[in-house]
Amino acid sequence: MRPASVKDVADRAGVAVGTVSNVLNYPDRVSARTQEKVQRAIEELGFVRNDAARQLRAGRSRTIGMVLLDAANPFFASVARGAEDAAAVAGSSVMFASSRHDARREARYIDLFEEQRVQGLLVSPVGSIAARVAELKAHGLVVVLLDREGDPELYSSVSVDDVHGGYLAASHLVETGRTRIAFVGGGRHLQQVADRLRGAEKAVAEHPGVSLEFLPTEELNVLAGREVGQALVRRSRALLPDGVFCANDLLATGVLQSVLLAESLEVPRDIALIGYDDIDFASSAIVPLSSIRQPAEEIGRTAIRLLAQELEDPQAPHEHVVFKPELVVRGSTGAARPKV
Amino acid sequence: MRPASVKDVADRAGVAVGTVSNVLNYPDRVSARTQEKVQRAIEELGFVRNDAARQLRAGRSRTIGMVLLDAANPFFASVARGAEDAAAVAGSSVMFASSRHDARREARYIDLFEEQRVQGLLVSPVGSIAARVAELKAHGLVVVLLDREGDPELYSSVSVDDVHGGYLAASHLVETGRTRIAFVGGGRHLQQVADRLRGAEKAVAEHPGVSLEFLPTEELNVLAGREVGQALVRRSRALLPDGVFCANDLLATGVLQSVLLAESLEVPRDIALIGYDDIDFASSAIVPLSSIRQPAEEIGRTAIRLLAQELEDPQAPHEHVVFKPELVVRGSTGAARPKV
DNA sequence: TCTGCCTTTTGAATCGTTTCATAAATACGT
DNA sequence: ACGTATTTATGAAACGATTCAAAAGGCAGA
Repeated sequence: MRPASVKDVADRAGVAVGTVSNVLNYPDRVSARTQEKVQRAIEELGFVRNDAARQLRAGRSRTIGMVLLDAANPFFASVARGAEDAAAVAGSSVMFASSRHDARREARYIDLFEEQRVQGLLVSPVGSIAARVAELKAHGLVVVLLDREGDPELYSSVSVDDVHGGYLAASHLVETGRTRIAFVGGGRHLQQVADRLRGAEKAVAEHPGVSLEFLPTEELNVLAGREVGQALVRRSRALLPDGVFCANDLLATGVLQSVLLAESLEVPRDIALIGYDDIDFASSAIVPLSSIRQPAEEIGRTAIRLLAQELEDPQAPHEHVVFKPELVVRGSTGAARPKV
Repeated sequence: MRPASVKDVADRAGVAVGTVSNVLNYPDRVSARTQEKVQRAIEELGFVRNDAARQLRAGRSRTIGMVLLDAANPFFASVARGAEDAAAVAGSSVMFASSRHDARREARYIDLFEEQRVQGLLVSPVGSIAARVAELKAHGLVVVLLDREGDPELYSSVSVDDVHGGYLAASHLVETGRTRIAFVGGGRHLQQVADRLRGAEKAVAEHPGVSLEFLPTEELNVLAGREVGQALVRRSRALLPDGVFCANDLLATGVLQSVLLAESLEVPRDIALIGYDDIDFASSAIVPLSSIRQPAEEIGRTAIRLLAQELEDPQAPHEHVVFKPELVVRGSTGAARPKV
């Protein structure tokens, strides 16, 4: 028993299919009496519009696709929420997918979204955006880059100044007296990681006598942080960094867990620790985590705004919004009392 | 300039549309030479299949819809990940939406998914499922309930024994010497909350002299927990509970933040605290959080399995998987050393 | 009653893909 | 070389909603 179609509704109500469609889309073109007949038929048959058919006819879907780097990271969850809210106001809905920092997964989802003929796409790209995203442009899809600036001629973008954020974090460590800094993050090929590291390098370069070490990780989650932490605590005291800057709060959380398990070490006494993103849990970590705050929800909202703008007027020049990150100092870098 | 269609590809390659379709779907029915011609045309035109048209023809989409209670809760993020992985193995993809405990939002997304003619739907329902979800069944949609048992004749379901979980949590508080227990959770109309509370009531009933107080919250997030915590610390010592059981770890995190800010109170000395879900951050809270662990990813995987089963054989009886939750003891209820 | 104008209704055509019965081309055995 | 299998290729029909030109219906004024 296949679902009811407009044809079925029309037959039941004793009207033409066009009339049913009008009831659905332009009620004021239809007399009250007819509307009522049609509505009754719809309810009796449990009719539900077939979105595929609508889309086929319309040429485009009414949804917006969003490819996130990691849905399990509360930072991205916040970005997504901001986008969803903004889109809801504008009457579109957003569908999400998580690439988990995997270029192949990203490509799969982008393909999927393109096949669905989404209105537009918000992407925080994994690696080099050149290949796939450029192709999207060629196909006429509107793309807004999240957390990354691409070719300013091609895409609008919403990003945060990661170099500055890295600079803030490392400067803070140095200013609180740390001289052997370690940067923990997953691979230089990740733009965010590379930028934050670059900022840290800049800060360190301004202070002679301060060293910076790069500790790459496979992933950017709590577990990876825990592993780095375990490696750290096994080091001799002479080789131990006294300040650790993690590319995000998940890593920092993991590092913190490991370091605290080593009974001889204390945070921030022996190691100062700072993360990135300022997720909700940072303030309630065993030792409240200093971090770099980014306006997550606003990033999402802004991305939707730029997308809408570009859909409205495809000729308009691309806009590039860059937010400034902000240092949040808590106990893990030596503040006297936990600041919630 | 509209996107290229199979017709365009066929013209360019000098073959019939049916042949292009065969190249795409049944390559072994097409000679190597023809395949090559068609492939070249596809690349030259940048042809991308129109999913709406495919779906219209097929009658059903190839995706599975999933409506979560709260995408910002790491527990649900894990469930989603489990489902996504399992679906990927089976060759389908999953689209997510977050109802945020709002019945209207839930209804909107369910409608959206039904219009998209998804293969099936995984729903962790907000309130009474009777109305909307029953309608879906009437329309022939396969629905698997997450984290909730509905009418066993109508739906398969994957759930966790929340009553038992609540019982475990409250029993643990009582066994570690607490006598004035408070339960923090958002509204009895939320099934999960109600069940966990019921379990707690059962545990308390077994121990004369132990009291249980219900502290409802508006939401189930960190902020709501913080507010409850602030209200608690303003109480006179006599009215202060000595054991607090929160309906999830987000609430517990918030309560913890507030209590620790009140300099006179300590966890677990003055107040023991236990949460629910055992999210990644529980172990790295200021005071590591005791919690009730649920097999999140496995819940997601199992839901997909049940859905696939039911799609395969719609006549088969509905299956109901109930996982047992597990107590995880850490510092917030008095363990000697933080257990990570 | 007829005319002109406005509102309401009609139904064929369209979107892009897949399917399938049929036709064409090719291979094989004698 | 001929008929029979087998492999390839064809293109009209179908999916379900929307659109739009045209028809029908309603109403006021002459």
